[in-house]
Amino acid sequence: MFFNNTLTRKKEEFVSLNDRQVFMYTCGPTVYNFAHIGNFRANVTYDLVKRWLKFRGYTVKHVMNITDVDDKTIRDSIAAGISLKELTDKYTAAFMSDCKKLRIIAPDIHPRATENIFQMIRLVCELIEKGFAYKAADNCVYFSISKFKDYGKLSHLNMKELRQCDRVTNDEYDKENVSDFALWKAWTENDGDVKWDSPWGPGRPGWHLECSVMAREFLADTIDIHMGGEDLIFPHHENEIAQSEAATGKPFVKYWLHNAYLLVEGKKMSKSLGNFFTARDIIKKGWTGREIRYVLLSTHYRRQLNFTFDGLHAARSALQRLDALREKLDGTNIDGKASAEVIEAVKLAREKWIIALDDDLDISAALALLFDFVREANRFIESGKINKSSSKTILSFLDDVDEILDIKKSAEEIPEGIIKLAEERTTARKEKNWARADEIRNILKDKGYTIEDTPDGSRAKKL
RNA sequence: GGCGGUGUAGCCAAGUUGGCCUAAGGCGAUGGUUUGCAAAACCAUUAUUCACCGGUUCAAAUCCGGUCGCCGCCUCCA
Repeated sequence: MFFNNTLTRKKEEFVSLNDRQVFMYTCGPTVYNFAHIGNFRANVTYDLVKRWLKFRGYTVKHVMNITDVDDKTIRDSIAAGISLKELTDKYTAAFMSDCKKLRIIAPDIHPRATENIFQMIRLVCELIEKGFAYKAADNCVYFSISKFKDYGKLSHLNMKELRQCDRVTNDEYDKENVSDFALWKAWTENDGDVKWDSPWGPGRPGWHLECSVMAREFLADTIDIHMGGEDLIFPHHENEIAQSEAATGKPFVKYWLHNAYLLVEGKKMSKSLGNFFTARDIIKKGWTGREIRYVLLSTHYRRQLNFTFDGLHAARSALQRLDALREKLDGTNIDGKASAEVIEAVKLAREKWIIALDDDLDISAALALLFDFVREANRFIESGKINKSSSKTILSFLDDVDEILDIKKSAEEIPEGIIKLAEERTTARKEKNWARADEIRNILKDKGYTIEDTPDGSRAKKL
């Protein structure tokens, strides 16, 4: 299995640190609002990596932080006149519910920043003791990047050559070096009642700190995989490395994986362009979680993804083709002759599937082979080469594929009355009572269902 | 200015350590099969061409030089 490692900028074979156990940490959401589809691209990517590792026989322990204290959560809770906890609890729950809709497997542990303040203070103390951090005149504690000689190794940025842009030079902090970052931020009036006591006075932790602390606390000093969006490479992940490695003296992460950003309708997603969407916005427009999941999944994670409504339409059609094959294989009219050809085709597809995903999650190759296989299977069905047993073999392959993609149609709840009408149509058609059959079709259409006539009878499907 | 990505059919998107590429796969479109009529489904067809110009080579989407376009990061945005 190979992953493209941001740290080395190379595709490397994955070798876990502890036999079959993989420690994986992913950067979670800041819970001040509903998460947007860009956030979910990242989470779908985490999900894909995790599922593939599990499929390949690893046990994965996955930790993802919930950032429930920062400038934005504080700002918005004050604006809404509610407590920080009230605000962040609401959006944490919303995030998890959205993830579930997109069929993202929940992390094993999702620690909240505010529940690990003590450990964060302890790490800051450790960094001060070891000479990597200092308290400034503004009562904030900063990490001194000049003390950490590997600083910049992940982002490959040369700090001396960084452009001195306005927001840096206008900085009002009392830092020794403009690039030093806050480990602990002293309380100000803007923070309202959000503060914790510390050896440096009341305040709150810096954002970067929580990931270093939680990865160490819930996983280990050195972990296998750390993931996040490409925008986090610098400064967030660079700073995590600095904090963690300065404290432990050990490498923090073996494989850094980053997903690319997404565009919406070809443009960067922004509220002013009107192309800013949360997952629930899209669900409200009538798209399902699995359709969104498929769109987010179907472009390789390191490539920029253009999220469009055309893409959602394409996803819907493609998924329906997959559904249709399953339905046919499950149907009672599968009654062909046994054929070694079929078994061979499944075997080949399975091999290609593993080769594709082992290669840095090459989803394009994986989906191409899947649809090649779908066409092949359809031809087998048409030519009567599939019997009950080979049909099971195919379905079991499709199930294995779905262990990773998780795009299978969920059983839809068709109301009793609708089923009755569909059955009535079946009878009417048997009796060649076309008038009644057409009438029922129209009734169902008004109720939002379409009719599919199969050899097994008429079936109602939600429009 | 620094670092990185990218430009392939109507749309999305593989392929970029050169040669089964006379370029995967998906959507769409068109034709056919099927159907009481439909719908759905299935099958088939759909880029002599890979942003543009020039070069290297027996051979280039793939290498080299140049030009143009788009996108991201450069201190708290996945």
